[in-house]
Formats: sequence, C-alpha cells, structure tokens
Amino acid sequence: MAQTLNNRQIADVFDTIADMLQLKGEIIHRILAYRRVAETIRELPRDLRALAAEDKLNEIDGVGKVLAEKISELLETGELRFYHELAQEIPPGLVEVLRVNGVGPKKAMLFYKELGIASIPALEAAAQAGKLRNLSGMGSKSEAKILESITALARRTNRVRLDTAWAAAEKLLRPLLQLPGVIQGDIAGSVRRGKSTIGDIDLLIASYQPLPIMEAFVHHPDVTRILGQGETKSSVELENGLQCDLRVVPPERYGTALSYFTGSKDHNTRLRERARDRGLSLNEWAFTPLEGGAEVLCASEPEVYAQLGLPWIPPELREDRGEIDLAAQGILPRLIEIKDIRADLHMHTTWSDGKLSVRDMAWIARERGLSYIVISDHSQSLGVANGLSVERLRAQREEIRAVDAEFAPSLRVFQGVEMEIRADGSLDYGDDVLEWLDVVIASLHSGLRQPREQVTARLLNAIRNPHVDIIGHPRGQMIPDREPADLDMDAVFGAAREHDTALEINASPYRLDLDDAHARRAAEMGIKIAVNTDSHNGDGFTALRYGIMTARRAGLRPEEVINTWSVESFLAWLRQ
DNA sequence: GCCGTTTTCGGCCCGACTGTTTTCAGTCG
Repeated sequence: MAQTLNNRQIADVFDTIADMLQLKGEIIHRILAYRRVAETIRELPRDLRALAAEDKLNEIDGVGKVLAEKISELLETGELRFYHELAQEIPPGLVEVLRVNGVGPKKAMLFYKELGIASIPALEAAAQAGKLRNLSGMGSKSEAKILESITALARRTNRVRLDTAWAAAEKLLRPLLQLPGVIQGDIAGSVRRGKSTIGDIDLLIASYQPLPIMEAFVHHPDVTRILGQGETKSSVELENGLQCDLRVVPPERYGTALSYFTGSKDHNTRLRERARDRGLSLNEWAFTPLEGGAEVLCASEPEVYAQLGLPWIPPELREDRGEIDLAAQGILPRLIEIKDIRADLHMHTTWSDGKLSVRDMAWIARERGLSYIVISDHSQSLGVANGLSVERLRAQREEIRAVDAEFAPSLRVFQGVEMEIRADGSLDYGDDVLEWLDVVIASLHSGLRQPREQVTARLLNAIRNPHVDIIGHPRGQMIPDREPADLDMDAVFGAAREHDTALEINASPYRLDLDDAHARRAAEMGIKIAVNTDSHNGDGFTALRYGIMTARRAGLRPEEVINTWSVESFLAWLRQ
C-alpha cells in the first residue's frame, strides 16, 4: 500500500514545487497559486484524506481542478509525476540553495549554469574560492554576504514560539519608544495577530525623524547582524537567528502602515480588493484615488477600515477566513477577552510535578482575579510526573477542601485530575474513583505516534466515559518541534459533541492545542471549549494571554468558553 | 494556477533596500 501523506507533507511538496517553478522562471502568479494552497493546507482544520473521500477538495480556497488532481494523486500514490518531471530539470539541491539569504532564483540558476552549483556546501566552497565575484551582476560584496548568510543559516531557527517572539519584540521596541520624536509604536505582524509560531518580528513606529531611531534599532544589544538599514525600513537578525524588521512612518500615515504590516497577506489582499471596488488603491502609505486626486491618509487603523465601510477588525481575525464579510454585515463576533475569564480548570501543584502548593496556587489565582480553579495533578501512571495513586488522590482531596474553605467565597477550589489515557487505551482510574472527583481532564501523553486508528480510538474511549469532562491538549503537539498525533479529528469532534465533552485550548505557548483552526471548527459544531493555563508554577498563569489570543483567532465568543461561566453554571454543567 | 454581483480571459503584488549598475536587476517580505 502506498504511504499516506498528511496535510503538512502535501503542503511541503507544493512549496517545493513553487521553489522549482521559481527557479524555472515561471510567472509569479502560477508560483503564488502553489504557495497559497500550501499555506492553506498547512492550516486546514480537516484532513485532506477526509475531504478527498467526500470529493470536496475543490472547496478548499485556491484549489482548482489541477491542484485537486495533484492532491488526489499524492493521497493515492504518495507520489506526484509533475514533481518528478520538474526534478529532472531542477536538481532538488537548488531548492536548498534558495534558503541562503540574498540568493534568489536568478542567482541560484546563474551559479548552477556557470559553476554547476547545486547545494549549499558547493555554494560555500565556490564563495570561499572567490569564484562567485566574477559572475555578471556579482561582486565581492555579494560574495561576502552569501558566505555570511550561509554561516547564519546554521543558527537560524525556523519558527519560534509566540512567547519567545513577543518577549524579543517588546525588548527591542521598549527602548525605541523612549527616543525623542517617537510618537507611538507597536508590535505588528504575526505576533500582533497571535499566531502560535512566529517566523519574524515586525515593529512599527510613528515619527518624523526616522534616522536616529533606525540607528538605535540596529545597535540594540540583542542584534547580531544588520541585514539592511534605510530611512523607512531596517532589518536585523537577533542572537537566536530571528529576523526583525522596523518601519518608521510619519504619524499621519500610521494607520495604513499598521494595518499593512499587521497582515495577514491574504487579509491585506482582500482589503485592497475592497478599496479598488471603491475606486481607491491601498498600500502602506495611503489610499490613492484610481482616477487621480489627493491621497487619503489614515493616522489610525479604525480610519482605514472606516474608509472601506468596515468596523475595525481585531488583528487575531485577520487571516482571510471570512472576517471581512462578517465585518461588512456588521456581525463580527464579540471576541473573548482576558477579562471575561473567571476560572482556570487545569493546573498542577507539588502533589505531582508542579512547583507550588495548592494554597499557593489558590492565592495567586485569587490575586489574578479568578473566582474558581480546578487543581488537576497528574494521575498514577505518569510516573515521571509523580502521578497520584488513589490513596494520594484521597489525601489531596482533604487539603483541597481545606483550602477551598479558607478561600471561599471569593475563590472556590475544586479537585480535578489530569488523567492519563494509557497507551493501551485504558483510563488511569476506574469509574469508582472518577465519580467522586469534581472535574476529570483526560489527556494523551504517551503513544502519540501510534497509528491513526489506534490513537483515535484511545481518545474516543476517554470522550465517551461519562466522568470525563474535558480533553486536555487534544492533539498532543509541542511547539515548535512535535507534530500533533495523527488523530481523526472528525471522529473526535463528533464524539465530543455527542457526549458534551469540552475540548481544551491549552494556553501554554508550548502547546496552544487545540490550535485556532480546530478550535474554530469545534465551536462551530457546538462543542464547548475550555481555555486553561496548565500552570506548573506562578508564572504559568501568564500563559492565559496566549490561550486567549488563540481563542480569539478561533473567533470564539465568551459564552463558548466554559471558563467564562459563573461557578453555578459550571457546576450545573458538570452535574448533567 | 485560480477566479468571476464588472469578467470564462485577463488580471493577480508591490515597494524598500542593496549592490552593481551607468539607469537597474535581484531579493525580500
């Protein structure tokens, strides 16, 4: 039987094809068609396998007849003839060469044709031997830059976690905001949109005096390499390889610039289309009437959207997932905010692998304004995390009851557990134990690489248990390294809806699982969502912001998230 | 290669920066 490819693998094939077409010198729009679909597939909340089975590949945005056939071929055979044909002309090593900063398709082909270079090591050797500088369009500076970029490749991280990027961005931006002549500044790009992984950082500042700001930016202590420095734009590389771009624009153009640099690309494309429909062209600087006439400047984002007849759209929604239509109809959801959250239903203490006592966690939760929490330590079979035997679970119950009595009524403290779904599919406690726990979260920590049928069956078994209330971090992904388990999410969602089992958005920036797209789909099916921090110490609670951003990206309203409910509503839901 | 309440053909993504140019091509986001 042919090997089955998953969504990500198929997306990778299309991205490689896009690279090859680019090397061939194809027209950009054909290339973009492949890239767009690759990106869409990567974020798709449904399996291509399932969509293909339902003959619905054409319903994917950007997939027409040709790409649908290519997806089918990949699904059925694990191969793609078109890819192999291209590989005859374009050695796969050339695609690698494109990863070197400063080397695009034209240079790569030049090196290949003139010097037979088809790999990064070959490129490095040629540069070191001074063979590149004599080629047309090249010089010693370009050659040196290529060598530098090859060195930088080694420390280049692909994508980093949201919290890592956020911290780096704030550290860069904060001192700039103190400079004279700086009127305002923001983190833009995918950090502002709250994506779970970040490829680069975009900063924006409003000022009439860009030069000293650029100067300060490129000389920030975290900067290891200056990639470019101009009057309106500068780019640097940080120690961890992350790239950061800064743009400085005059304040009266700040709105269009912030909107433009927040993205996403697809959202911006839609905005430009809408502008064109209104006789305007839109770019980062202004609206310009197509028929000629004075520019329309926007100092703030709401002005940009108002110019397009739209209410301001929260950055987390700007992914071209229908948000512009909703905005146009005036039915954008009132997205959940941190202040809506009344409860955290998943946290650990010293009883298992947490760092603080039950009482400490309660104290911090109350400080943070929560009105109820669930202590959910690990269950017995998770030995590495000091999981609780039934006896210890009973002993912990006494302590939790005492802390609850101490903190009530301002904070209620319930006993839960994060129960292992064992590798063999059984649950870690019997019903006789589960029935007296206030809340049961069931999670997968082991056997995540089991075949689809097996790992899915384990999760379904947990969902169907009447005592299981929430599934913790359902897909088991770890950012940025560990792929989610190969779960049949259609089956998972179906069972969760049927049994009224909530699915978690684990707010830890290492997890953010469910991700935005799956959380959106689950909520659309009427499945309840929990946003929990999974705190193992006091700092863990700060992860809530990332969970909330993910929930907002999923378009969730407060009422769809059980952590916003009153304690009475929550208890009533548990009882039924 | 996709897409259509202007269209089934002709648009789609354009501006900043760099280095090598001698007026601009290539790269990047």
